[in-house]
Amino acid sequence: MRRPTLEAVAARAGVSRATASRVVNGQTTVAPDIRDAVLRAIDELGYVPNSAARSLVTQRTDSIALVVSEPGNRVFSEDPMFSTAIRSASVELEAVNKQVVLMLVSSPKSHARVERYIAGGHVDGVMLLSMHGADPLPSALSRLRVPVVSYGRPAVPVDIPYVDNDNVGGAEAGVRHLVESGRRRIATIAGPQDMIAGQDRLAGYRNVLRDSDRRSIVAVGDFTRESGAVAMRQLLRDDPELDAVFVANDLMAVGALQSLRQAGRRVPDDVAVVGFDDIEAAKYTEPPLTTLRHPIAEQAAAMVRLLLNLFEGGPTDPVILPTELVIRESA
Amino acid sequence: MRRPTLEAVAARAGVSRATASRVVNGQTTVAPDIRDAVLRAIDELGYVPNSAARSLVTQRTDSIALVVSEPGNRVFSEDPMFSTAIRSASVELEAVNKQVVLMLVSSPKSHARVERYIAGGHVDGVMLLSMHGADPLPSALSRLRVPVVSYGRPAVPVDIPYVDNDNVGGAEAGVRHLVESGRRRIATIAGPQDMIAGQDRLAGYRNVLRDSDRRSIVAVGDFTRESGAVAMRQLLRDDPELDAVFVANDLMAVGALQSLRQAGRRVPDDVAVVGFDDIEAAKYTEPPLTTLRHPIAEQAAAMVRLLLNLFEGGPTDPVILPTELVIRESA
DNA sequence: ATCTCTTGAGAGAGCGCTCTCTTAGTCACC
DNA sequence: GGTGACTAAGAGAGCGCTCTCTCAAGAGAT
Repeated sequence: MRRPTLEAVAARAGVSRATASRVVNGQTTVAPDIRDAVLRAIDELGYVPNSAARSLVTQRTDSIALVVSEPGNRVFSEDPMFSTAIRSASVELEAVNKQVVLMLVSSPKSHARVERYIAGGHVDGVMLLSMHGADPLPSALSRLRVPVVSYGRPAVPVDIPYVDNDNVGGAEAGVRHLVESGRRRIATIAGPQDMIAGQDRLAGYRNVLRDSDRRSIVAVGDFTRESGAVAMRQLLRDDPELDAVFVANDLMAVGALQSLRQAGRRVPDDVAVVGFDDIEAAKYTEPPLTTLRHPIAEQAAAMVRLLLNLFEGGPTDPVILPTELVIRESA
Repeated sequence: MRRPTLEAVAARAGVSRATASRVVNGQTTVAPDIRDAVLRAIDELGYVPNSAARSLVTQRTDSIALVVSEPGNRVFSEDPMFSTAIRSASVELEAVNKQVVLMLVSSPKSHARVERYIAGGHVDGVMLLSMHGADPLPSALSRLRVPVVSYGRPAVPVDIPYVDNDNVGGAEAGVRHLVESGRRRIATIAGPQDMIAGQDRLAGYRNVLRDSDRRSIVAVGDFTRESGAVAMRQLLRDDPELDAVFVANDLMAVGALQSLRQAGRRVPDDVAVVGFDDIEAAKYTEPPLTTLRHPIAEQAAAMVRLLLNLFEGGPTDPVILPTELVIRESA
């Protein structure tokens, strides 16, 4: 007992397969009564078009790959940024009747797998999420002549449309806030320097310090809570007198707050802390975190729009979304 | 300039399409020299099999749908449980060369979409994640005669293999820990009662209280941080004398800790708090959270195995994984 | 030397659909 | 009434692949 085919529908409705196909695809050149007969047959048989057959001839799959180059170290599971972006992209694509195929890339082996999969024509386009600098995927995919867009500016200069937030401007605003509130020794916990977000946020920090004759005090983390805690301890050793720290993401800021607490420093009295991302958890830290909000869902939605533009020939210029300083209690 | 077909490979290697196909699919009945010639042709042309054509004839897609019935209210983005399960399932499936198609269900409209998609033969099987009691999907899918497994026991009695953790036993262990440490007035913040995890964890709480002549004090949340904060405030109003609270998940526990702090209660001195899930953030709360760990990744892996068994005729009995009490500082 | 058996390779049908081409039919207009 | 324009429906090719069936060639048995 297999699934009914278009042939069966046509037979039941007493028309040709071509006409049945026209009805299924919503063409208007079918007489109303015939149309109704076909629809009735579809309903009675519970017909659903076979997608493989359809894409074989149309050369489209209506599926989009969402490739997440995850940094491996549990960031994917912990950083709500990923799920928020995935969710938003998924909802946006759903609205235009496209399906999301999620691919997580971790090992070089899965790299090859992703490439093969995409080369195999499973998907009409690719959305790339958060790759590291050395990620070979952007160039590999653009070589395959598959439509590709990126969430975040690609690290290598490759001609892929992308959406990013204003990392530099956001970091500048955060550090400026610390300067303006009279902090003298402002350290930073930077993100991984093989990621654009890590680089740009550090650049923003440096820009402001340079203009305000303070010296920079830098520790580097990898965007995980744990690395934030470690980096904070190191900063306190390097400069026990520091009175502020700009942390490149909220997850690391949570770790930093814990280290500060353990070191007996009060926040914000002794040390002011500014994070980046404004994840939900930032409202629930002790004290609640001052941080930079950027619209993750909008960014994902803009990325989807970019991809659709790529299909339909619309504008594909890079999109940069603004950040906003959210002042809570930590600074 | 389209992608090379098997025909092209065969022509270049000077063999028939059938032989080329045999090589591509790793059949052994091909002479070594011919085999090499075909492989060379594949390499030179950059041939990748067209998946639509292949599944049209094989009736397989090697894709599995991961359907997440999300509760809508941002839980998906915030609760690391989802990402952890998704990630684990994805890795496990990758190992057996299957692809994950992620489908988020929120509106009733997307319900229909998911059903159509699955009925359309896009996937070979379905994994269901976290559905509410009223979720019509389990029965709808099992009616489609598509292999389905569930992450978490389905709320309706439907014959679907599933993997769950021992919610009742875990809750009992958590509450027993509070009883044994001498707490007298033990409240609970329960999860949504249309979810099995919510029901079972509340049942575990009640089981232990019943056996220890304490009365139960219940507030209900929806597994979000915010709802945990609200529920905690309500509990403090209902019974200002309470000295412990068992919270049905860590996210709500984080909210509860904040409310306790705002109400001037010390944890664990005045009020002991036990959570459930042992998410990464539980280590970083103030104070660190005592909670019940259950192996989310293993649960997802077990679900994948169950699905593969469904394909290959292996055992498909429900799997229940144990929980473990992790004692930190909050209780 | 003939026959059977095995092995390796080709021929070709067909998976379910779309879409172009063709044809039949209707209507309008001179 | 004949011609042309247009509409609605059918015929059939073909998307790229797998897989059964068939066949040729060589090995081994009689």
